[in-house]
Amino acid sequence: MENPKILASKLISKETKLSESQILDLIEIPPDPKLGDLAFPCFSLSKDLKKSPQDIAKDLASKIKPSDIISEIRATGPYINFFLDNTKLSKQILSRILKEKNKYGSLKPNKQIYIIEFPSPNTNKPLHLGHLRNIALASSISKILENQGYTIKRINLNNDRGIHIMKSMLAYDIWGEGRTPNSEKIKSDHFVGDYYVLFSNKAKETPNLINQAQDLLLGWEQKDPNIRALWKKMNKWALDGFEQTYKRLGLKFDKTYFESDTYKGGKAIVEQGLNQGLFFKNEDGAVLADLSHENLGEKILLRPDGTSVYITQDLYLADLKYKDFKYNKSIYVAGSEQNYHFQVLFALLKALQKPYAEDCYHLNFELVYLPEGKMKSREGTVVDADDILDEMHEIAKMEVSARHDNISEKKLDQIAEKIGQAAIRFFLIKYSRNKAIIFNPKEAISFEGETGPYLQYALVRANKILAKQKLSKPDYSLLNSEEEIALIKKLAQFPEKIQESFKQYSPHILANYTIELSQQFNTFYEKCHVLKAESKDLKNARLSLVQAFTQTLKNALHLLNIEEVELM
RNA sequence: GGGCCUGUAGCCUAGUCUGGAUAAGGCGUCCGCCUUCUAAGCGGAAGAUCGUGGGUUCGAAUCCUGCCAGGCCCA
Repeated sequence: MENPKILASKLISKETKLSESQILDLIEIPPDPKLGDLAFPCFSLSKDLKKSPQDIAKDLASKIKPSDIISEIRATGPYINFFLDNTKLSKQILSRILKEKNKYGSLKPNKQIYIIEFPSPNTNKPLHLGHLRNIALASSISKILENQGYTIKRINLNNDRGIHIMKSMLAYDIWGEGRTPNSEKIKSDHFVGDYYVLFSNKAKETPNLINQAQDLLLGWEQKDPNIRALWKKMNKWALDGFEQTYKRLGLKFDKTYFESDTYKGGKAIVEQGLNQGLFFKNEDGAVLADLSHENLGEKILLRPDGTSVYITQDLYLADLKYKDFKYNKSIYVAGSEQNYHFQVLFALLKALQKPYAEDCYHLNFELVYLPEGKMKSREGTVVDADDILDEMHEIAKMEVSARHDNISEKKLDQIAEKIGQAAIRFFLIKYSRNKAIIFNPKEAISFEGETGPYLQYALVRANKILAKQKLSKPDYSLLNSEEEIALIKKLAQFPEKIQESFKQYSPHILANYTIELSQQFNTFYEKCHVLKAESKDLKNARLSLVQAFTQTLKNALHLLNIEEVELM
């Protein structure tokens, strides 16, 4: 059976001068399903034929004969509207979903390797809500890419050196008095972060502390054993803490890089570029790249004293990643504030004629703000990732236990964690990437309406219907109510919605679709009783529809990194 | 000074890439629905000069352009 849109294009093409592909681009979905399933607007033919679009629509609609899955063709004003044969459509879509199961919506493996780098934290403070947006986006994009056939390698870069690290080290050195995360019973990355905040507070009264931190950095670079030992100890605390959070989020990396290993690496690449005449040296001895042809001006790569700047190490790391993975594409997940940085980086890679230069992509997103403004770790005005996860967990736990008794504490915690994470993840994914999120803890996160738990709840209800029911061969022609047909048509959109999300690297398209799908199911659920359907055959047909819905919703939730729960 | 992003009902957003029929969803408000598969749900109502002026087009939330407001980056 043919794709209805292609079939409609063929039929129109026979009666007009337009090619099938031209028509395919013009065909749209009417705003109201009562108007039809597909529509062809006749405005563009109007000039050529010197007739009004209304007359053209009338004329064409009488000439074109319905066939196959297209059951009726009708002119409505300037549009030719196509109606589909619901029985054929239901059969086509539902049997496909039930056959393909968890493959429904996916494409076959294509042998391309994509690497995706995130969330690349600094090791002087715990992960915050901004990192969670980064992780939620990157995790979902990774799943979507895998769904589309790509092999994904997840990598992480720890920014574990630099002045910010020295600040928390210095504060601990002065005021730590041998305390440890264990002795204070604090999660180890939070313990480190507390000293970073302490440093900032003390430095307001004692500006000289900044100089001391600078000295510490010099000592670190000269590999002073005492400084290195402290650095190792505190970095381990930070990294151990991150690891716990990653584990909670089900996050595993194929490879982890450390800035302290790579930060000196770019110098040779720059010098080689200089020798090849790709870069130039100015009067004071600094090495620069001329990127004015890319509208990026001139960029310093090595200072007059020969020390490298921040972007130099990224050149080295790009090379290293290519050696490690021989990727087809390298995706950097980072905030839009770094747009310029990545533009420069990619332009430099191009100037260096790197084979992978065109395959680098900055997957950007706007930051998460608080109602008061930007989150600032050093001032303690942040929403810690662990804290918000705990908070969501507790709220979810209260909600579940209010509805169900006789659940073990263990089960309760398992379910609450899945619901809490669904809420926060969905919240961070549902907006388009270039929209800043103002996070108002009192209002922003809810378990009702367009939320993760709404999706989980729809699945719980559907699963309950299917429990202990046997499916036999359904008669799809019985599914002819408005609600049933609407749900089937929604199910049919799933593959193209994934592809759209993939094309734009934007899970929010899929997130919004999944809400619409669940809304349509809930409408069906209210109007069409399954287990008490008027006849055995109707019940059976509806069971197949519910089965197809749960399959599709599960597939969607997988791509959004939302876990299924057995009860809510 | 230059560049990028954002502006859609009281609030949060989708739709903008690829122009098309009465601008869609959620929160909140109001009215209804639990002796029927879980009410974290469903139905209905009210609520929009699509920031603003101009232009292109048969047709603009969508394309071009001037301006205004907010955010970010570079110098």
